[in-house]
Amino acid sequence: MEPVYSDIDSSSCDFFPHTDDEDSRGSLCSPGSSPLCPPRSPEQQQQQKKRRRGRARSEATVQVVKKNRRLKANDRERNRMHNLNDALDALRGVLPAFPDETKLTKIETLRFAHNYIWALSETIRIADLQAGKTGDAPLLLSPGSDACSWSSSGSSSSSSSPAYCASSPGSPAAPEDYSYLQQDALYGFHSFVPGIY
DNA sequence: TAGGCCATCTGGTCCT
DNA sequence: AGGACCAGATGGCCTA
Repeated sequence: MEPVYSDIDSSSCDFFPHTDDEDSRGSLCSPGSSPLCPPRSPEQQQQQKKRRRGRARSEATVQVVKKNRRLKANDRERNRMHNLNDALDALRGVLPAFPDETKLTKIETLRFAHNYIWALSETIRIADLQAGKTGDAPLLLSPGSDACSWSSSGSSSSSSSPAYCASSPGSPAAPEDYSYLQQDALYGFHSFVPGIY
């Protein structure tokens, strides 16, 4: 989406308020109305006018500088958010995809990733336990491995867990795996990870 | 039409 | 001083 600067000066934007130098000064300092604003001679008033014009220019310049700085900051912020979204897209890319190609929202992506990492960690832990029992080398996660069997029963794990198991990040989960990728699995993570939800 | 999600703007704060 | 980061506000788009 292209940046839109046309609304910078919209009525909703009060960052660059209208500063009518003459008006504001007039309201604050009407001649004779205050000891701070004594009546002036015509010469003095002419000089004051010149000073006013000069000051008005410098204030206008300040406003322009401020506006430029704001626009630059907006641009940086836009780029920063784009980078953040790129990172989120990359994260979506390594997560198992849903069958209907529904794009995960930002919060779903983060929760799913958290969940997914937990699941992989559990898989490795259980594989190590099994390897310890049999004396075999540690069983690493592989697609279709029985290391995922804990996820469907939910009883082979010592800790409460999200009821799903996914295959390796680089490849989409098998269709049957999606049955575990229910909303409860994605959103129920808060039950065992305080503060995540 | 209400609610969710998102992009953008904005001003404040912290850091270099 | 300027940039990065953050959170609040706002408006647009989409869907149930």
